[in-house]
Amino acid sequence: MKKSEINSSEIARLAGVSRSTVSRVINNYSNVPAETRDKVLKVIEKYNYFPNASAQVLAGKRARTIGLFLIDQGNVSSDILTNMLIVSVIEHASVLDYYVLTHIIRNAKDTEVIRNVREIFYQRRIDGGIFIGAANREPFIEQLIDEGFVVGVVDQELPDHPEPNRIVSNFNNDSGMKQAVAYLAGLGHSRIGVVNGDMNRLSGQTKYEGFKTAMRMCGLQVNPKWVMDGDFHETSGYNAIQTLLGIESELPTAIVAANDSVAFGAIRAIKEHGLLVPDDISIIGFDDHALSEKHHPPLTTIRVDFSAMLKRMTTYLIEKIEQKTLTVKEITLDCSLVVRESCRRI
Amino acid sequence: MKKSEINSSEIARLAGVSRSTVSRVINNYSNVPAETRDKVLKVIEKYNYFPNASAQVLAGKRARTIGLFLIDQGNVSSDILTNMLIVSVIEHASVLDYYVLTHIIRNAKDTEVIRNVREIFYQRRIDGGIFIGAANREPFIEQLIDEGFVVGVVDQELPDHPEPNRIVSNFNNDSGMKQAVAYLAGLGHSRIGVVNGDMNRLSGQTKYEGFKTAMRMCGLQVNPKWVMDGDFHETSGYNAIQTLLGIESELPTAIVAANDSVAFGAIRAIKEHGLLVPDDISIIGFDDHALSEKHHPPLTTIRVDFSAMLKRMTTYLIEKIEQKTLTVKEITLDCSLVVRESCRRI
DNA sequence: TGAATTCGTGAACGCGTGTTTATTAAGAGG
DNA sequence: CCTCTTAATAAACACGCGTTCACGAATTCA
Repeated sequence: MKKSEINSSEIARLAGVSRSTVSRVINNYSNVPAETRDKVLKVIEKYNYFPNASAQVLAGKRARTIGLFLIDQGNVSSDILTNMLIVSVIEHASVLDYYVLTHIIRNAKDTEVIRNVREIFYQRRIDGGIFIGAANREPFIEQLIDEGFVVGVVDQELPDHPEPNRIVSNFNNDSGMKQAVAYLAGLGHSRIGVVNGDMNRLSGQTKYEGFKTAMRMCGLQVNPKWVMDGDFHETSGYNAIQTLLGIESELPTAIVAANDSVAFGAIRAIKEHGLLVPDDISIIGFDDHALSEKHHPPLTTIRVDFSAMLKRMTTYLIEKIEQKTLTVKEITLDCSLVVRESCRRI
Repeated sequence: MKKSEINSSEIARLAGVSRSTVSRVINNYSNVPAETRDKVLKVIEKYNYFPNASAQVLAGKRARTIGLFLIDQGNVSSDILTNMLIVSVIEHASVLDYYVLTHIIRNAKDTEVIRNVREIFYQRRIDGGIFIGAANREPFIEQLIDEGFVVGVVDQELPDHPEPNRIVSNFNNDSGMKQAVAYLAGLGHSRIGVVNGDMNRLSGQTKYEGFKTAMRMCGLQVNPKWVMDGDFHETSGYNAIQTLLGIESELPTAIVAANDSVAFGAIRAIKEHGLLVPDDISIIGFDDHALSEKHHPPLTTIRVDFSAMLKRMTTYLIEKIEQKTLTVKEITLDCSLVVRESCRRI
């Protein structure tokens, strides 16, 4: 029932060399002759020896572990997108022989959160961290960066004086919104509403800004009554449209949703009011959520490649940890229109 | 740019005590008077000191980390269900103050896989591991258990002489299949086909066995022509039905799919042949996949609570690691019928 | 008051490995 | 044949912390 307790001293003894030599073999030192190396490797192989990671880290080696922090706003366990991101990070870290320690940060008080996160950085000696779902310019992330940790953040803006150990990645929401509005305008829509995302998040802000710019570029007016609050969750889309349909007599012919979840909620509300999508109201989403294709009606949306983003983020982060990439990095990915069946010509 | 390098000796010096006392404070020894404890804690707080986990583990403490191993059969990154499981494990481990090191095992040669996994266990990065998606009685998992590691496995059978450090969890697929077949029989179906899952997996086997038993109990014949191979992936469901519709003149009126993904594939094939679900053929799935409710038509299925399963698995695993639960554990969860719109009365 | 016990704490050792320094053996050059 | 250099490897130290052991002080008991 006991795990094998073999260590490098034992290997050294069995191979008839000193422990230093074993260490040199393991760490590929050049000054150990092939014969000795083979002899040691044979013993290592035979006894299934693996160096103790804790001892290696303690002795100064890198932990080869990054932290993945998901800021939970009550949707982590249910949000498919978030889950995809985890796998993406793990997969690409694994390619570079790094481990991923995933952590979910719940709605805790700020001091609590930062203590928690810093504990992980300091205590577990992770080499860097990726944060997903944080509010823009989240103070505790700024603080970590100030303390010298290598950090990657999705959906944040790069500050004026960027520290060299920060990577920021975003989608070109501006372009995405332009594609969405231009598509709707092309279908003949001029009465276009919007359900916003969480305005504490950078993407919430840029999407709304992009929407307004796009409307202007298409020569359309933004009707303030059709600008609705949301928070990226399904329920907020549902509530926004419920309110709209309950109060307003003048309705938009098309609605842009800050993401697909919000669009699903909006469609649910529309259906409940006995209206049809796209017959009565057209809806366009954002993200190309895994559900969107199977959804009824299949959702027209702006596709965004989270997997590609996280791949690049993970790769750059690890390169930064290993000091290969010293320049400041900012990742921006494009979006593309995916036409399905939730918008119709008017 | 340097991270704070404070250690317990420094804390001891600053607090005017010995390092042993600092350690005793941190580990809540009872024999340190409140006054001394407060003095030390104050310094710890002031300097944001966190004990180095590597040193702690090396000195004999538990790593408080479990491994989560996902056996990838080409679908990990796309399969929503798998992703949900990750979050479930992380969340419940976190409640018990454990970290999760997630690892994806790709279709590698056996020797490669086992080396990889054993490396993680032996390097003492983790105290135990959970395996998801493995073939039944996977040899390398058996070997790990033999070597004394604490292991939890989803979708496996408990061997005759169960080692005390293994936990196995399954759904009552037998009961699930009975509910599915009985429901279809109740709607008047007697010509019922089945698309199987991966027969290397325990659930593939038990579902098919359950199907046959259920048919017998309902007094129905199993037509071998309507027993189709699958592997739990969407494509296999699509291919199975393509073949069926292409070759057979005599068709079933209802089909039981080994899981919802297979059902989606089956429905796609049926639609492509110009037939309708449930008008021409009824389909019932298994799992209650996140997509199923939004799917068109909304999928009638057997619901299974993976999140609850992984919660129990994670909790028991950690209890076993901490020697609180010494008896052999076997977890079995029930399934329930969810009626939507993919089956009709005949 | 002296002996026995308890309490508090510092010194010392061990955990397993990486790396620096010292030592020995072998080889080269004169 | 002797000295100088180089190659190979062993010995020693450091990493930060948990824990045992021992010792002195404070307390209790007789």
